Amino acid sequence: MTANDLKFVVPAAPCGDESETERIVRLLGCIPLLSGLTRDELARFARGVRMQTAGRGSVLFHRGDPCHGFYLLLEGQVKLAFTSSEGHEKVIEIVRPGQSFGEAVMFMDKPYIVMAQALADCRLLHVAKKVVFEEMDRDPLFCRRIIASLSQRLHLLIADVETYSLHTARERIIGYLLREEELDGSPTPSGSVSLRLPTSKGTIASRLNLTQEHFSRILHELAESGLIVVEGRTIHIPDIEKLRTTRAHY
Amino acid sequence: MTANDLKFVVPAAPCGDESETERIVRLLGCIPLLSGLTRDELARFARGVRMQTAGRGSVLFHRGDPCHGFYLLLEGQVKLAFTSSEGHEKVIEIVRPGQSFGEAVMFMDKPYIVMAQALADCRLLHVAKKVVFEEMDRDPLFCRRIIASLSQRLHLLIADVETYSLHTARERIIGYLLREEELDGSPTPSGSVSLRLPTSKGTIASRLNLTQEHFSRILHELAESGLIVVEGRTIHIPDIEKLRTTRAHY
DNA sequence: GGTGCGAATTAACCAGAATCAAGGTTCCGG
DNA sequence: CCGGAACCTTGATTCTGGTTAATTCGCACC
Repeated sequence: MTANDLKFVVPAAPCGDESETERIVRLLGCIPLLSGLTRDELARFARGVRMQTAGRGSVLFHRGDPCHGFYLLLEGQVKLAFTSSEGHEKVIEIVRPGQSFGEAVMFMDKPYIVMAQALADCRLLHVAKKVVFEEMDRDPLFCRRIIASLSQRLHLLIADVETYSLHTARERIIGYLLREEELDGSPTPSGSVSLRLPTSKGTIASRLNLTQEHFSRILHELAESGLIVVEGRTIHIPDIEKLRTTRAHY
Repeated sequence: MTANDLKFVVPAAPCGDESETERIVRLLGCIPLLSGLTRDELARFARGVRMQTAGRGSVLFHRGDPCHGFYLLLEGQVKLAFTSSEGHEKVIEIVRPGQSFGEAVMFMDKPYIVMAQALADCRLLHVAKKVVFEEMDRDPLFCRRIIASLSQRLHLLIADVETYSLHTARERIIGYLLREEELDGSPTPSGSVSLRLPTSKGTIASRLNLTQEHFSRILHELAESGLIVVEGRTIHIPDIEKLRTTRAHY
Protein backbone atom coordinates (compact mmCIF):
# COMPACT_ATOMS: atom_id res chain seq x y z
CA MET A 1 0.00 0.00 0.00
CA THR A 2 1.56 3.25 -1.12
CA ALA A 3 0.54 6.89 -1.17
CA ASN A 4 -0.23 6.31 -4.80
CA ASP A 5 -3.38 4.52 -3.76
CA LEU A 6 -6.48 6.38 -4.60
CA LYS A 7 -7.94 6.21 -1.12
CA PHE A 8 -7.77 8.65 1.72
CA VAL A 9 -6.55 6.79 4.78
CA VAL A 10 -8.65 7.61 7.81
CA PRO A 11 -8.92 5.89 11.15
CA ALA A 12 -11.42 3.07 11.12
CA ALA A 13 -14.79 3.58 12.69
CA PRO A 14 -14.65 2.92 16.43
CA CYS A 15 -17.54 0.48 16.18
CA GLY A 16 -19.42 -1.17 13.41
CA ASP A 17 -22.34 1.22 13.23
CA GLU A 18 -21.87 4.94 13.47
CA SER A 19 -24.24 7.71 12.48
CA GLU A 20 -23.77 9.56 9.23
CA THR A 21 -22.78 12.68 11.18
CA GLU A 22 -20.17 10.79 13.17
CA ARG A 23 -18.71 9.45 9.99
CA ILE A 24 -18.46 12.89 8.44
CA VAL A 25 -16.94 14.33 11.61
CA ARG A 26 -14.32 11.60 11.51
CA LEU A 27 -13.48 12.37 7.88
CA LEU A 28 -13.36 16.11 8.40
CA GLY A 29 -10.99 15.75 11.31
CA CYS A 30 -8.40 14.31 8.96
CA ILE A 31 -7.95 17.22 6.63
CA PRO A 32 -5.13 19.59 7.49
CA LEU A 33 -7.42 22.61 7.51
CA LEU A 34 -9.72 21.16 10.13
CA SER A 35 -7.54 18.81 12.12
CA GLY A 36 -7.26 20.05 15.67
CA LEU A 37 -10.82 21.29 15.88
CA THR A 38 -12.95 19.80 18.63
CA ARG A 39 -15.69 17.25 18.07
CA ASP A 40 -18.34 19.92 18.59
CA GLU A 41 -16.81 22.27 16.11
CA LEU A 42 -16.56 19.55 13.52
CA ALA A 43 -20.16 18.63 14.16
CA ARG A 44 -21.15 22.16 13.26
CA PHE A 45 -19.43 21.72 9.93
CA ALA A 46 -21.21 18.49 9.31
CA ARG A 47 -24.47 20.38 8.82
CA GLY A 48 -23.04 21.99 5.70
CA VAL A 49 -21.40 18.90 4.28
CA ARG A 50 -22.67 16.96 1.33
CA MET A 51 -21.23 13.59 0.35
CA GLN A 52 -20.81 13.34 -3.40
CA THR A 53 -19.57 10.97 -6.07
CA ALA A 54 -18.24 11.77 -9.52
CA GLY A 55 -17.60 9.32 -12.33
CA ARG A 56 -14.37 9.44 -14.28
CA GLY A 57 -14.46 12.32 -16.73
CA SER A 58 -17.27 14.20 -15.08
CA VAL A 59 -16.76 17.88 -14.41
CA LEU A 60 -17.26 19.17 -10.85
CA PHE A 61 -17.24 22.79 -11.90
CA HIS A 62 -16.37 24.87 -14.95
CA ARG A 63 -14.60 28.17 -15.17
CA GLY A 64 -17.20 30.85 -14.57
CA ASP A 65 -19.36 28.76 -12.24
CA PRO A 66 -20.25 30.39 -8.95
CA CYS A 67 -18.56 28.92 -5.87
CA HIS A 68 -20.66 27.69 -2.97
CA GLY A 69 -18.03 25.99 -0.88
CA PHE A 70 -14.93 23.87 -1.08
CA TYR A 71 -14.25 20.22 -1.81
CA LEU A 72 -12.40 17.49 0.02
CA LEU A 73 -11.34 14.52 -2.07
CA LEU A 74 -11.79 11.22 -0.27
CA GLU A 75 -11.15 8.77 -3.05
CA GLY A 76 -10.15 9.01 -6.68
CA GLN A 77 -8.32 11.78 -8.47
CA VAL A 78 -9.23 15.24 -9.70
CA LYS A 79 -7.45 17.63 -12.02
CA LEU A 80 -7.67 21.41 -11.89
CA ALA A 81 -7.07 23.03 -15.26
CA PHE A 82 -7.89 25.91 -17.53
CA THR A 83 -8.56 25.78 -21.22
CA SER A 84 -7.73 28.44 -23.76
CA SER A 85 -10.12 29.69 -26.37
CA GLU A 86 -8.32 27.50 -28.93
CA GLY A 87 -9.11 24.43 -26.86
CA HIS A 88 -5.64 23.97 -25.41
CA GLU A 89 -5.59 22.76 -21.85
CA LYS A 90 -3.20 23.41 -19.01
CA VAL A 91 -3.40 21.32 -15.84
CA ILE A 92 -2.39 23.31 -12.78
CA GLU A 93 -2.91 20.67 -10.14
CA ILE A 94 -3.55 16.99 -9.75
CA VAL A 95 -5.52 16.55 -6.55
CA ARG A 96 -5.05 13.44 -4.47
CA PRO A 97 -7.20 11.93 -1.76
CA GLY A 98 -6.96 13.92 1.47
CA GLN A 99 -6.42 17.20 -0.31
CA SER A 100 -8.97 19.96 -0.48
CA PHE A 101 -9.48 22.41 -3.32
CA GLY A 102 -11.52 25.41 -4.30
CA GLU A 103 -11.09 27.23 -1.00
CA ALA A 104 -9.32 30.32 -2.25
CA VAL A 105 -12.07 31.39 -4.60
CA MET A 106 -14.64 30.84 -1.86
CA PHE A 107 -13.26 33.79 0.09
CA MET A 108 -13.79 36.20 -2.76
CA ASP A 109 -17.06 36.88 -4.47
CA LYS A 110 -15.77 35.67 -7.77
CA PRO A 111 -16.57 32.67 -9.97
CA TYR A 112 -14.10 29.83 -10.48
CA ILE A 113 -11.26 30.58 -12.87
CA VAL A 114 -10.28 26.95 -13.31
CA MET A 115 -12.31 23.85 -13.93
CA ALA A 116 -12.23 20.62 -11.96
CA GLN A 117 -12.63 17.24 -13.60
CA ALA A 118 -12.52 13.74 -12.16
CA LEU A 119 -9.62 11.70 -13.56
CA ALA A 120 -11.03 8.58 -11.94
CA ASP A 121 -14.22 7.67 -10.15
CA CYS A 122 -14.30 9.85 -7.05
CA ARG A 123 -15.93 10.19 -3.68
CA LEU A 124 -15.78 13.65 -2.19
CA LEU A 125 -17.19 15.92 0.46
CA HIS A 126 -18.49 19.35 -0.33
CA VAL A 127 -18.37 21.83 2.54
CA ALA A 128 -20.74 24.76 2.18
CA LYS A 129 -19.37 28.27 2.25
CA LYS A 130 -21.93 29.20 4.87
CA VAL A 131 -20.67 26.94 7.64
CA VAL A 132 -17.08 27.91 6.93
CA PHE A 133 -17.88 31.59 7.32
CA GLU A 134 -19.89 30.95 10.45
CA GLU A 135 -17.03 29.08 12.00
CA MET A 136 -14.62 31.82 11.01
CA ASP A 137 -16.71 34.32 12.94
CA ARG A 138 -16.71 32.08 15.95
CA ASP A 139 -13.17 30.75 16.06
CA PRO A 140 -10.10 32.94 15.55
CA LEU A 141 -7.89 29.88 15.61
CA PHE A 142 -9.74 28.49 12.62
CA CYS A 143 -9.01 31.74 10.81
CA ARG A 144 -5.35 31.28 11.56
CA ARG A 145 -5.45 27.85 10.00
CA ILE A 146 -7.04 29.21 6.88
CA ILE A 147 -4.42 31.92 6.67
CA ALA A 148 -1.66 29.36 7.06
CA SER A 149 -3.23 27.16 4.43
CA LEU A 150 -3.64 29.97 1.91
CA SER A 151 -0.08 31.12 2.50
CA GLN A 152 1.12 27.61 1.90
CA ARG A 153 -0.84 27.43 -1.35
CA LEU A 154 0.61 30.75 -2.45
CA HIS A 155 4.09 29.53 -1.65
CA LEU A 156 3.68 26.39 -3.73
CA LEU A 157 2.26 28.34 -6.63
CA ILE A 158 5.17 30.75 -6.63
CA ALA A 159 7.51 27.80 -6.63
CA ASP A 160 5.61 26.54 -9.68
CA VAL A 161 6.05 29.85 -11.45
CA GLU A 162 9.74 29.66 -10.72
CA THR A 163 9.93 26.17 -12.16
CA TYR A 164 8.04 27.11 -15.30
CA SER A 165 10.13 30.16 -16.04
CA LEU A 166 13.60 29.23 -14.91
CA HIS A 167 13.90 25.51 -15.62
CA THR A 168 14.00 23.60 -18.89
CA ALA A 169 11.59 20.78 -19.63
CA ARG A 170 14.24 18.28 -18.68
CA GLU A 171 14.84 19.89 -15.31
CA ARG A 172 11.12 20.13 -14.64
CA ILE A 173 10.68 16.45 -15.31
CA ILE A 174 13.61 15.42 -13.13
CA GLY A 175 12.31 17.69 -10.38
CA TYR A 176 8.91 16.10 -10.69
CA LEU A 177 10.28 12.58 -10.48
CA LEU A 178 12.30 13.45 -7.38
CA ARG A 179 9.33 15.04 -5.64
CA GLU A 180 7.11 12.15 -6.60
CA GLU A 181 9.68 9.70 -5.33
CA GLU A 182 9.76 11.46 -1.98
CA LEU A 183 6.10 10.97 -1.26
CA ASP A 184 5.50 7.79 -3.15
CA GLY A 185 8.74 5.96 -3.88
CA SER A 186 9.23 2.40 -2.74
CA PRO A 187 12.72 0.92 -2.49
CA THR A 188 13.41 -2.29 -4.39
CA PRO A 189 15.58 -5.22 -3.22
CA SER A 190 18.56 -3.70 -5.00
CA GLY A 191 19.48 -0.14 -4.04
CA SER A 192 17.12 1.46 -6.54
CA VAL A 193 13.67 2.96 -6.08
CA SER A 194 10.50 2.59 -8.12
CA LEU A 195 7.52 4.85 -8.45
CA ARG A 196 4.26 4.69 -10.28
CA LEU A 197 2.99 7.77 -12.08
CA PRO A 198 -0.27 8.85 -10.45
CA THR A 199 -2.08 9.36 -13.74
CA SER A 200 -1.68 9.34 -17.52
CA LYS A 201 1.52 10.73 -19.02
CA GLY A 202 -0.44 13.25 -21.05
CA THR A 203 -1.91 14.78 -17.92
CA ILE A 204 1.40 14.90 -16.12
CA ALA A 205 2.99 16.50 -19.16
CA SER A 206 0.39 19.24 -19.08
CA ARG A 207 0.93 19.73 -15.35
CA LEU A 208 4.62 20.30 -16.15
CA ASN A 209 3.72 22.67 -18.96
CA LEU A 210 4.79 20.60 -21.94
CA THR A 211 3.25 18.44 -24.62
CA GLN A 212 2.94 14.73 -24.16
CA GLU A 213 5.22 14.17 -27.15
CA HIS A 214 7.96 16.20 -25.61
CA PHE A 215 7.45 14.48 -22.27
CA SER A 216 7.76 11.10 -23.94
CA ARG A 217 10.95 12.08 -25.73
CA ILE A 218 12.65 13.38 -22.60
CA LEU A 219 11.70 10.29 -20.66
CA HIS A 220 13.32 8.34 -23.47
CA GLU A 221 16.47 10.46 -23.28
CA LEU A 222 16.70 9.97 -19.54
CA ALA A 223 16.30 6.24 -20.03
CA GLU A 224 18.99 6.25 -22.72
CA SER A 225 21.49 7.90 -20.42
CA GLY A 226 20.72 5.28 -17.80
CA LEU A 227 19.16 7.62 -15.26
CA ILE A 228 15.79 5.88 -15.25
CA VAL A 229 14.10 2.78 -16.57
CA VAL A 230 10.60 3.23 -17.92
CA GLU A 231 8.17 0.37 -17.68
CA GLY A 232 4.76 1.63 -18.69
CA ARG A 233 3.51 3.82 -15.90
CA THR A 234 6.22 2.66 -13.54
CA ILE A 235 9.58 4.39 -13.38
CA HIS A 236 12.63 2.75 -11.83
CA ILE A 237 15.44 4.95 -10.62
CA PRO A 238 18.65 2.94 -10.26
CA ASP A 239 20.66 5.74 -8.66
CA ILE A 240 18.64 8.55 -7.19
CA GLU A 241 21.68 10.58 -6.15
CA LYS A 242 22.87 10.61 -9.72
CA LEU A 243 19.49 11.84 -10.89
CA ARG A 244 19.53 14.54 -8.24
CA THR A 245 22.86 15.93 -9.44
CA THR A 246 22.11 15.68 -13.14
CA ARG A 247 19.49 18.41 -13.43
CA ALA A 248 21.38 20.13 -16.23
CA HIS A 249 23.23 19.18 -19.47
CA TYR A 250 22.74 16.13 -21.68
CA MET B 1 -0.70 63.52 -12.28
CA THR B 2 -1.27 59.90 -13.15
CA ALA B 3 -1.11 56.60 -11.30
CA ASN B 4 2.28 56.25 -12.86
CA ASP B 5 3.63 58.71 -10.34
CA LEU B 6 5.91 57.18 -7.86
CA LYS B 7 4.10 58.56 -4.84
CA PHE B 8 1.42 57.07 -2.70
CA VAL B 9 -1.45 59.51 -2.51
CA VAL B 10 -2.67 59.93 1.06
CA PRO B 11 -4.89 62.54 2.63
CA ALA B 12 -2.92 65.56 3.76
CA ALA B 13 -2.19 66.04 7.41
CA PRO B 14 -5.09 67.70 9.17
CA CYS B 15 -2.82 70.39 10.54
CA GLY B 16 0.75 71.47 9.99
CA ASP B 17 2.35 69.60 12.85
CA GLU B 18 1.34 66.07 13.75
CA SER B 19 3.16 63.52 15.84
CA GLU B 20 5.15 60.73 14.23
CA THR B 21 2.57 58.22 15.44
CA GLU B 22 -0.30 60.19 13.97
CA ARG B 23 1.50 60.31 10.67
CA ILE B 24 2.05 56.58 10.63
CA VAL B 25 -1.55 55.92 11.61
CA ARG B 26 -2.67 58.06 8.73
CA LEU B 27 -0.47 56.18 6.28
CA LEU B 28 -1.49 52.77 7.57
CA GLY B 29 -5.15 53.61 7.23
CA CYS B 30 -4.69 53.92 3.50
CA ILE B 31 -3.55 50.41 2.68
CA PRO B 32 -6.28 48.00 1.65
CA LEU B 33 -5.32 45.49 4.31
CA LEU B 34 -5.78 47.96 7.14
CA SER B 35 -8.32 50.43 5.87
CA GLY B 36 -11.45 50.25 7.97
CA LEU B 37 -9.62 49.64 11.23
CA THR B 38 -10.25 52.16 13.99
CA ARG B 39 -7.77 54.81 15.07
CA ASP B 40 -6.95 52.84 18.20
CA GLU B 41 -6.27 49.66 16.31
CA LEU B 42 -4.01 51.44 13.90
CA ALA B 43 -2.19 53.06 16.79
CA ARG B 44 -1.41 49.58 18.11
CA PHE B 45 0.20 48.78 14.76
CA ALA B 46 2.24 51.93 14.87
CA ARG B 47 4.33 50.47 17.69
CA GLY B 48 5.67 47.84 15.33
CA VAL B 49 6.20 50.09 12.35
CA ARG B 50 9.56 51.29 11.15
CA MET B 51 9.95 53.96 8.50
CA GLN B 52 12.65 53.02 6.03
CA THR B 53 14.33 54.29 2.89
CA ALA B 54 16.10 52.32 0.20
CA GLY B 55 18.26 53.70 -2.57
CA ARG B 56 17.80 52.56 -6.15
CA GLY B 57 19.35 49.13 -6.59
CA SER B 58 19.51 48.26 -2.91
CA VAL B 59 18.11 44.90 -1.88
CA LEU B 60 15.45 44.81 0.84
CA PHE B 61 15.74 41.08 1.32
CA HIS B 62 17.28 38.10 -0.45
CA ARG B 63 15.88 34.66 -1.00
CA GLY B 64 16.63 32.68 2.13
CA ASP B 65 16.44 35.65 4.51
CA PRO B 66 14.15 35.19 7.50
CA CYS B 67 10.94 37.24 7.45
CA HIS B 68 10.13 39.56 10.34
CA GLY B 69 7.16 41.41 8.94
CA PHE B 70 5.73 42.89 5.78
CA TYR B 71 6.41 46.04 3.79
CA LEU B 72 4.27 48.87 2.56
CA LEU B 73 5.69 50.92 -0.27
CA LEU B 74 5.05 54.64 0.11
CA GLU B 75 7.17 56.03 -2.65
CA GLY B 76 9.38 54.59 -5.37
CA GLN B 77 9.25 51.18 -6.97
CA VAL B 78 10.25 47.67 -5.93
CA LYS B 79 10.63 44.48 -7.91
CA LEU B 80 10.11 40.99 -6.56
CA ALA B 81 12.13 38.37 -8.43
CA PHE B 82 13.99 35.12 -8.21
CA THR B 83 17.30 34.29 -9.74
CA SER B 84 18.40 30.92 -11.04
CA SER B 85 21.72 29.35 -10.25
CA GLU B 86 22.93 30.40 -13.70
CA GLY B 87 22.24 34.02 -12.86
CA HIS B 88 19.05 34.32 -14.88
CA GLU B 89 16.42 36.48 -13.29
CA LYS B 90 12.65 36.35 -13.40
CA VAL B 91 10.60 39.27 -12.10
CA ILE B 92 7.30 38.17 -10.64
CA GLU B 93 5.95 41.50 -9.54
CA ILE B 94 6.59 45.20 -9.89
CA VAL B 95 5.33 46.82 -6.72
CA ARG B 96 3.89 50.31 -6.84
CA PRO B 97 3.28 52.85 -4.11
CA GLY B 98 0.34 51.88 -1.93
CA GLN B 99 0.93 48.17 -2.38
CA SER B 100 2.20 45.90 0.33
CA PHE B 101 4.38 42.84 -0.13
CA GLY B 102 5.96 40.01 1.80
CA GLU B 103 2.86 39.17 3.82
CA ALA B 104 2.31 35.64 2.63
CA VAL B 105 5.63 34.32 3.79
CA MET B 106 5.14 36.02 7.16
CA PHE B 107 2.34 33.59 8.01
CA MET B 108 4.54 30.57 7.54
CA ASP B 109 7.76 29.91 9.35
CA LYS B 110 9.75 29.90 6.17
CA PRO B 111 12.38 32.22 4.73
CA TYR B 112 11.68 34.38 1.69
CA ILE B 113 11.73 32.56 -1.64
CA VAL B 114 12.01 35.71 -3.70
CA MET B 115 14.17 38.74 -3.37
CA ALA B 116 13.06 42.37 -3.28
CA GLN B 117 15.07 45.14 -4.85
CA ALA B 118 14.40 48.86 -5.16
CA LEU B 119 14.02 49.94 -8.80
CA ALA B 120 14.08 53.57 -7.71
CA ASP B 121 14.76 55.43 -4.50
CA CYS B 122 12.07 54.30 -2.09
CA ARG B 123 10.38 55.21 1.14
CA LEU B 124 8.61 52.35 2.87
CA LEU B 125 7.06 51.20 6.09
CA HIS B 126 7.98 47.91 7.68
CA VAL B 127 5.31 46.38 9.89
CA ALA B 128 6.60 43.86 12.40
CA LYS B 129 5.21 40.35 12.38
CA LYS B 130 4.58 40.62 16.10
CA VAL B 131 1.98 43.38 16.00
CA VAL B 132 0.22 41.72 13.08
CA PHE B 133 -0.14 38.48 14.99
CA GLU B 134 -1.28 40.27 18.12
CA GLU B 135 -3.95 42.08 16.19
CA MET B 136 -5.03 38.85 14.55
CA ASP B 137 -5.64 37.35 17.98
CA ARG B 138 -7.66 40.35 18.98
CA ASP B 139 -9.71 41.10 15.90
CA PRO B 140 -11.47 38.43 13.84
CA LEU B 141 -12.42 41.01 11.26
CA PHE B 142 -8.78 41.73 10.65
CA CYS B 143 -8.27 38.03 10.02
CA ARG B 144 -11.01 38.17 7.44
CA ARG B 145 -9.22 40.97 5.67
CA ILE B 146 -6.02 38.99 5.58
CA ILE B 147 -7.85 36.00 4.20
CA ALA B 148 -9.45 38.13 1.52
CA SER B 149 -6.12 39.67 0.64
CA LEU B 150 -4.33 36.32 0.39
CA SER B 151 -7.12 34.89 -1.73
CA GLN B 152 -6.86 37.86 -4.03
CA ARG B 153 -3.13 37.35 -4.34
CA LEU B 154 -3.64 33.68 -5.13
CA HIS B 155 -6.19 34.56 -7.76
CA LEU B 156 -3.86 36.98 -9.51
CA LEU B 157 -1.02 34.51 -9.41
CA ILE B 158 -3.15 31.81 -11.00
CA ALA B 159 -4.14 34.27 -13.70
CA ASP B 160 -0.42 34.85 -14.25
CA VAL B 161 0.21 31.13 -14.62
CA GLU B 162 -2.57 30.99 -17.16
CA THR B 163 -1.05 33.85 -19.11
CA TYR B 164 2.41 32.31 -19.08
CA SER B 165 1.28 28.91 -20.24
CA LEU B 166 -1.58 29.62 -22.61
CA HIS B 167 -0.64 32.87 -24.32
CA THR B 168 2.14 33.71 -26.76
CA ALA B 169 4.62 36.50 -26.11
CA ARG B 170 2.64 38.78 -28.40
CA GLU B 171 -0.59 38.15 -26.54
CA ARG B 172 1.08 38.66 -23.19
CA ILE B 173 2.42 42.01 -24.28
CA ILE B 174 -0.88 43.19 -25.69
CA GLY B 175 -2.60 42.04 -22.51
CA TYR B 176 -0.07 43.94 -20.46
CA LEU B 177 -0.54 47.12 -22.45
CA LEU B 178 -4.30 46.92 -22.09
CA ARG B 179 -4.12 46.36 -18.35
CA GLU B 180 -1.61 49.14 -17.97
CA GLU B 181 -3.78 51.45 -20.00
CA GLU B 182 -6.70 50.76 -17.72
CA LEU B 183 -4.99 51.97 -14.60
CA ASP B 184 -2.67 54.51 -16.07
CA GLY B 185 -3.76 55.54 -19.55
CA SER B 186 -4.41 59.18 -20.34
CA PRO B 187 -6.49 60.16 -23.37
CA THR B 188 -4.93 62.52 -25.88
CA PRO B 189 -6.70 65.33 -27.79
CA SER B 190 -7.31 62.94 -30.68
CA GLY B 191 -9.15 59.73 -29.87
CA SER B 192 -6.02 57.81 -28.90
CA VAL B 193 -4.55 57.03 -25.50
CA SER B 194 -0.98 57.22 -24.22
CA LEU B 195 0.72 55.43 -21.40
CA ARG B 196 4.15 55.51 -19.89
CA LEU B 197 5.85 52.25 -18.99
CA PRO B 198 6.37 52.17 -15.23
CA THR B 199 9.95 50.97 -15.46
CA SER B 200 12.67 49.83 -17.85
CA LYS B 201 11.71 47.63 -20.77
CA GLY B 202 14.09 44.93 -19.62
CA THR B 203 12.30 44.63 -16.30
CA ILE B 204 8.87 44.58 -17.88
CA ALA B 205 10.06 41.96 -20.33
CA SER B 206 11.16 39.75 -17.45
CA ARG B 207 7.84 40.31 -15.69
CA LEU B 208 6.16 39.01 -18.87
CA ASN B 209 8.54 36.07 -19.01
CA LEU B 210 10.54 37.03 -22.07
CA THR B 211 13.90 38.56 -22.94
CA GLN B 212 14.24 42.25 -23.53
CA GLU B 213 15.33 41.56 -27.10
CA HIS B 214 12.17 39.67 -27.83
CA PHE B 215 10.11 42.34 -26.12
CA SER B 216 11.75 44.95 -28.31
CA ARG B 217 11.08 42.93 -31.45
CA ILE B 218 7.42 42.48 -30.73
CA LEU B 219 6.96 46.13 -29.81
CA HIS B 220 8.49 46.88 -33.19
CA GLU B 221 6.13 44.48 -34.94
CA LEU B 222 3.13 46.02 -33.23
CA ALA B 223 4.33 49.45 -34.27
CA GLU B 224 4.82 48.26 -37.84
CA SER B 225 1.26 47.02 -38.08
CA GLY B 226 0.05 50.37 -36.80
CA LEU B 227 -1.35 49.14 -33.51
CA ILE B 228 0.93 51.25 -31.35
CA VAL B 229 3.46 54.05 -31.65
CA VAL B 230 6.55 53.71 -29.49
CA GLU B 231 8.26 56.85 -28.28
CA GLY B 232 10.92 55.86 -25.78
CA ARG B 233 9.13 54.79 -22.64
CA THR B 234 5.84 56.19 -23.82
CA ILE B 235 3.42 54.12 -25.87
CA HIS B 236 0.62 55.67 -27.89
CA ILE B 237 -2.36 53.54 -28.81
CA PRO B 238 -4.28 55.10 -31.71
CA ASP B 239 -7.15 52.62 -31.59
CA ILE B 240 -7.53 50.68 -28.38
CA GLU B 241 -10.46 48.62 -29.62
CA LYS B 242 -8.39 47.39 -32.51
CA LEU B 243 -5.62 46.38 -30.13
CA ARG B 244 -8.13 44.59 -27.93
CA THR B 245 -9.40 42.44 -30.78
CA THR B 246 -6.00 41.71 -32.32
CA ARG B 247 -4.59 39.44 -29.64
CA ALA B 248 -3.73 36.72 -32.16
CA HIS B 249 -2.13 36.39 -35.62
CA TYR B 250 0.40 38.76 -37.29
C1' DG C 1 30.76 69.96 -25.72
C1' DG C 2 32.91 65.63 -24.51
C1' DT C 3 32.95 61.21 -21.98
C1' DG C 4 31.17 57.20 -20.18
C1' DC C 5 27.61 54.14 -18.95
C1' DG C 6 23.30 51.83 -18.85
C1' DA C 7 19.35 50.92 -21.68
C1' DA C 8 17.51 49.78 -26.07
C1' DT C 9 17.70 48.25 -30.75
C1' DT C 10 18.96 45.32 -34.46
C1' DA C 11 20.47 41.36 -36.94
C1' DA C 12 22.34 36.69 -37.55
C1' DC C 13 22.09 32.50 -35.65
C1' DC C 14 20.61 28.73 -32.62
C1' DA C 15 17.88 25.66 -29.56
C1' DG C 16 14.02 24.03 -27.10
C1' DA C 17 9.70 22.77 -27.59
C1' DA C 18 5.27 22.54 -30.37
C1' DT C 19 2.91 20.67 -34.28
C1' DC C 20 1.70 17.36 -37.60
C1' DA C 21 1.38 12.79 -39.02
C1' DA C 22 1.82 7.95 -38.66
C1' DG C 23 2.29 3.85 -36.14
C1' DG C 24 2.42 0.94 -32.08
C1' DT C 25 0.67 -0.74 -27.32
C1' DT C 26 -2.40 -2.06 -24.07
C1' DC C 27 -6.50 -3.08 -22.44
C1' DC C 28 -11.17 -3.88 -22.81
C1' DG C 29 -15.81 -5.61 -24.20
C1' DG C 30 -18.09 -8.46 -27.16
C1' DC D 1 -10.13 -14.11 -30.72
C1' DC D 2 -11.28 -9.90 -32.82
C1' DG D 3 -11.97 -4.90 -33.02
C1' DG D 4 -11.90 -0.55 -31.11
C1' DA D 5 -10.42 3.12 -28.13
C1' DA D 6 -7.25 5.29 -25.29
C1' DC D 7 -2.83 6.11 -24.67
C1' DC D 8 1.85 6.35 -25.93
C1' DT D 9 5.87 6.62 -29.03
C1' DT D 10 8.51 8.14 -33.00
C1' DG D 11 9.99 10.89 -36.79
C1' DA D 12 9.92 14.98 -39.68
C1' DT D 13 9.17 19.65 -39.66
C1' DT D 14 8.16 24.24 -38.07
C1' DC D 15 8.18 27.97 -34.90
C1' DT D 16 8.64 30.64 -31.04
C1' DG D 17 11.67 32.62 -28.47
C1' DG D 18 16.61 32.70 -26.67
C1' DT D 19 21.73 33.78 -27.47
C1' DT D 20 25.33 36.48 -28.92
C1' DA D 21 27.24 40.45 -30.38
C1' DA D 22 27.57 44.81 -32.55
C1' DT D 23 25.63 49.33 -32.62
C1' DT D 24 23.01 53.24 -31.19
C1' DC D 25 20.49 56.06 -28.18
C1' DG D 26 19.79 58.85 -24.02
C1' DC D 27 21.53 61.06 -20.38
C1' DA D 28 23.98 62.32 -16.29
C1' DC D 29 28.35 64.13 -15.09
C1' DC D 30 32.48 66.41 -15.89
